[in-house]
Amino acid sequence: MEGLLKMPSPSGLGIEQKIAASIVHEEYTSSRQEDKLKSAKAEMGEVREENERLKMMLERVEKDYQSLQLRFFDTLKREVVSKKCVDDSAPSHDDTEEPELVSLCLGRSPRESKKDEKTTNSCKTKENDDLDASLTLGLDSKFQLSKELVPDLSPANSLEESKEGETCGRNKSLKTLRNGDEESSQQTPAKRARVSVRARCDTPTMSDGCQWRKYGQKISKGNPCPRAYYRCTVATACPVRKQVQRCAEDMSILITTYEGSHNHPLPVSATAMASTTSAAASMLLSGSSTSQPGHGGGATLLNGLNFSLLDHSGTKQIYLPNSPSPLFPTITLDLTSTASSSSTHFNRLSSNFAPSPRFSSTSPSFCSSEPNILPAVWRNGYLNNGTIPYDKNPHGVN
DNA sequence: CGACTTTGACCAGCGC
DNA sequence: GCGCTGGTCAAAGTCG
Ligand SMILES: [Zn+2]
Repeated sequence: MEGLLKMPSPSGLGIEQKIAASIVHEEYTSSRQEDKLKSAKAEMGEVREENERLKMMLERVEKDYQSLQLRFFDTLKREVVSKKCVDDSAPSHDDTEEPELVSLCLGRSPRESKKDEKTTNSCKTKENDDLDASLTLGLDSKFQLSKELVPDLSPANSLEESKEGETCGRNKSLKTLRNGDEESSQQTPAKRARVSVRARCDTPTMSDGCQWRKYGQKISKGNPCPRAYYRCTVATACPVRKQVQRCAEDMSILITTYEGSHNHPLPVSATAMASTTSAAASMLLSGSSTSQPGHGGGATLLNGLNFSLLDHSGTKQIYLPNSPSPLFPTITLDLTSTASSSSTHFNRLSSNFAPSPRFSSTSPSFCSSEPNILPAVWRNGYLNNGTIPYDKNPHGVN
């Protein structure tokens, strides 16, 4: 398993050198403009410096990644062991029939991390962008890892194959589809794992880099906001679906639930979300989810995020009403407590809802040691604009 | 014109 | 069996 993990090669950083070289080459052809040559050389020097910085940064990220990776697998092992112990000793917890729910809190403390960013990162905005790029590389490679970790996360291919025969008539295709679903949920319930992402977002959906087509909308019980159903349209046979719904308690929070894994190459912008969600799902499926009642499990670092494993008995009050399908194991990524503007919300949540270590500001090691390691899309807990151009009242159907 | 959204209808699962 | 609910389909409408 560990053998599959790879870090991006730093070779990508050579592009800037090439660009700089080509700039210099062009300048040589117009030999009259010596000052241009000088400026180009200066520029090249800057680029080299930046390149060096980026390399160092990448090395640091690589080291971080490796240590996090070790901690991740260590935690996985411990979780599996502890789960076995708990299953043996106390199998009759009253929440045993609830879905496995793991809360993944994205750990960036509001203000402090911003300060850290400024002090530890003397980078300008341009350099931050560059950092984003290098991070994306890393996430990209991690996505591949995640896919290998969870080769069959999705209800996937059988389901989609059956769907291809839709010309046979709706009932038939529906039947085969549902049968496939049933099989996958009964034989390998792991395939039905879902990853739920809670994030502050003003827009109807959040942009995760993928292309989605809306195929349905429902008013769900206990939430005045309609739940929208999307399916990935990057590839025609991609089994990935997502459900988007606003939190009933706080309309500014968007809950996006992903199901399945992409069976096609993803755009770079989509790899962050895909890798993290599938890694989170793999964490859930690998048995690292908690079943220890009363207190949370350990904290796990994944993709540079702190994923805290918590007992679902403390979280179900919050999540179950919004949980799209309580039948399947669901993992929740909470990105709501990261923005500076959300610190008040952070407190409100922890006071309004059932007390849970997930929202406790004293939770240990909830902060990433490298703030910039977060996927760019998730910066500040706010998610970018989605694909939906309309602004409709939430008048659902049915 | 193709891709996408809207929305009423349909289906399965579940509780009573 | 019936009603409720979540999930999905697909025809019609919309948009670029
Ligand atoms: Zn896809």
